Amino acid sequence: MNVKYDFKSLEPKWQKYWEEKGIYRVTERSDKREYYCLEMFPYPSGNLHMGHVRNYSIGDVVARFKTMEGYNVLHPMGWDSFGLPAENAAIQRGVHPSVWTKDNIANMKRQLKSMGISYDWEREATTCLPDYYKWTQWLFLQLYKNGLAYKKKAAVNWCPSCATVLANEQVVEGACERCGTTVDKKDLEQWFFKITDYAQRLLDDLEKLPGWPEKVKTMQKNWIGRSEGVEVQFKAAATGDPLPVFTTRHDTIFGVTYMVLAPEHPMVEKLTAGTPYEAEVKAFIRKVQQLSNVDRTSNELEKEGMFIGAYAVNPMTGEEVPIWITNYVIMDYGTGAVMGVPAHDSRDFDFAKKYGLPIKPVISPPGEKLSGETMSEAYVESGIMINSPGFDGMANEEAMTAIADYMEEKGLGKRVINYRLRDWLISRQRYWGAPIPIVYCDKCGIVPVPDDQLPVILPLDVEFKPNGESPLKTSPTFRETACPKCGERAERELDTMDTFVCSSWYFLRYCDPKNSEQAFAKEKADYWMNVDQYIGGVEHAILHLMYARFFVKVLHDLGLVSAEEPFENLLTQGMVLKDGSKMSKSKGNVVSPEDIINQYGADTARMFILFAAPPERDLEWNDAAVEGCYRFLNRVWRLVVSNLEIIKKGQETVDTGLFTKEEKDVRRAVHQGVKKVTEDISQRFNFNTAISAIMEMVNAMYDYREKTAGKVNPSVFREAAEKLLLLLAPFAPHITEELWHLMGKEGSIHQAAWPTYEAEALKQDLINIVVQVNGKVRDHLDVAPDLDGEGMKELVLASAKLPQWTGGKNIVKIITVPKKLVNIVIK
RNA sequence: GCGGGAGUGGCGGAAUUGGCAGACGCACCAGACUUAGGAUCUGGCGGGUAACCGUGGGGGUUCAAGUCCCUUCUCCCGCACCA
Repeated sequence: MNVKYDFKSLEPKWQKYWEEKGIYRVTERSDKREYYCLEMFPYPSGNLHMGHVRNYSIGDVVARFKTMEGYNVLHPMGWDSFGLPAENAAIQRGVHPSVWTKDNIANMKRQLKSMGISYDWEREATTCLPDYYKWTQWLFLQLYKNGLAYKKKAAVNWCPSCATVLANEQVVEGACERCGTTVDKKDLEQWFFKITDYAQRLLDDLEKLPGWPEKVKTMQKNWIGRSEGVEVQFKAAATGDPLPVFTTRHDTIFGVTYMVLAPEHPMVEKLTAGTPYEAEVKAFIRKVQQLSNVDRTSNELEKEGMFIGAYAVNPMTGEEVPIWITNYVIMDYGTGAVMGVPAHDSRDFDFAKKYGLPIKPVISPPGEKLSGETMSEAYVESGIMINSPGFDGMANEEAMTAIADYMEEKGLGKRVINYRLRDWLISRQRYWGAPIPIVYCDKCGIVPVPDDQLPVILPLDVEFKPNGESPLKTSPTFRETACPKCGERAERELDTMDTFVCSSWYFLRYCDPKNSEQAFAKEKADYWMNVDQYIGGVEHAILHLMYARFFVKVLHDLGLVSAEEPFENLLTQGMVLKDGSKMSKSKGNVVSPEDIINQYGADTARMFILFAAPPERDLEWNDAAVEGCYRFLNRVWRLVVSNLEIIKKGQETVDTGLFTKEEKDVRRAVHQGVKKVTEDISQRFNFNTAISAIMEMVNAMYDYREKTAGKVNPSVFREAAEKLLLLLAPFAPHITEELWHLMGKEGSIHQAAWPTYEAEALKQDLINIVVQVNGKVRDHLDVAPDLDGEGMKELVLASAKLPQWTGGKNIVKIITVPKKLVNIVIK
């Protein structure tokens, strides 16, 4: 028999078979343990790229492996299908976003299917379809009704190119995360989700996620940015107006020599109105505000400021200090006011030096004396309190508590916790998103759309013009509506939701995707959640992963789901590189998955991408190595196909009685392989070493065939071939299915049980140990596997080779490690 | 500046608990089969003639170090006036 490995015909054949038999469809069932394997759903840009191939190949191995292990595995896929690119396509090519998106989904779905991934397509979720966004809107209303969604006017990040606002998280180094355009500030009425209410829980519960990479948890911790301090009640000297400052270094309160306000601070205007400083202060504020956000937050920026002619009273000392405004204090953190302690803060030090403000040390390094005149940098370490009446001589850490206690007692300040995390701005002035289900009525004000009027359908009769205006404003049918409360003429909210809202709950919809009565049934969500394994790019470490955590906590609090965290284990995959850098059109180094699948087949593509590097690490694309994986699959093919008759002759069970040495060797390799592959997949997700173990198995089988001149033991060979195909099945699902059936097996290999190994088959008659002299390898010995240390020592001392090893020198001692080595220490 | 990760053959990578460094694959070299080979098979493949030397550099602990400790360099990623 000499059939060629024809992936071109057999891959589609089995894909069709799987689909027809529905072998990847799952339902809740009590007789099996559940496992939820999830890969981040893609934005339907039109074509799969290698990053997707990697993501979904990893997920498919996990899903198939867990299925074979006997779990009831949920493995769904869907589309994060709202977003700006669809609108840009509409402007550039005159295609409606809905058409463009639908076509892209169709194409990418076809590509995904050609990869042979084990998705339950019956559970497909598409965020831009009304049956999905109806529930996104419903969830918005749940937040609204519980005080977690609110509207406020705020200085928000505005991307002039995308013509929309952005969440803080979407601004990277002062530029739009998507298009790189410098972001402006704009005062707008916008919708926010109160994620800050959950700041502490989002922080605390990171502890409950041991299955997440430290790196991601650290990034979230930093983003939440908890800091403990004291809000100290300074007052304006002239008017008595309160000027609270937030500080984490209240131990330095006696070292305050000035106060700084953010230029936007509301007190600035009040304190300067009608004074000789007014005009100059206004000019300064204008200058600062003209700076783009990038410049304003840049480290390079020279600290600049000016005295505003007013003074503040330090509540601890009664002392009056000058009030300045500066470009290095920002309004939206703390109170927008900072106490200046140049002796112990490097920023304040620079500022004081530049403007000749006094420097007063209040913490002294042990055994040293600081003087404001001679200091060349701020002293930020710990030390002993000085110049701080009532607290002198204390360690500054001790004074932290003492001063905070004192201030609380005297009503001069109170302990507060500040977070860097801001509320999540979810309004987008764009068309292609889920409409915010709110109506504005002149009489009734802000009115939520009642549940029975959901979904608020995104209208199709809109115009796309390259002027940045939201096309939704042009819909003749959308804007005007009747107030749900009073029935009078009212207007709909024209903003749509940030797409991150849609992706914050899609994993719940997968649990119950066709439900038309609810977003999802609680029992179903509770059956599947949490996601046991979540896989995706590290670029979502903050945005998506934090929003999804927030959503699940809110839904938990509303009693809609039991889970408190969405993702039990998180795997962040590395990037796919070509010639050392990320694949991109502009660099012209893109390798198309479709081309690779056409040339080598999906199995080869999957094998390569899993073999070339461990999943978390970046992966360098290498055409020659792809060829190598293709050769390997051909080798597997020939090994099975050319021995089909023998394999079929073999018995279901092997007679473990009397094996030849060759039979023992090949069985050991096979069972060893089962052990290694099982461990590599389940304990470490090291698919690269799992595949190399399978390669070693194949090499051992070829070796066996050669050593026996083709006269192999049919039962042994059959056992080996079966285990080989079962181990390979999660990686290369098509070729293994074909060979499985050629071997005469009934049913899909993907519904077969994961292979087991026999401890007995792993045993060796003799094992090879190393003889070292002073740690250097000198010889090898074959010994019985159960030889203990004492026995090894005797063996070495009795050996005729001993003088050769030691060169006649004195033996100081002999170290033995059973099954491993003997080390003779000589002098 | 702060936080995290990584440096191993020509290349991707292995070494899981301190125990033979370089598994597996790619590339390369030689041979076999062949009209032919970009197919397949066999063998070789860190450096050095060798003793030996080799996991970014230097030091240390240990019978034994890629692995532990100290120190230093380089690269990548994230955060960055957060008071």
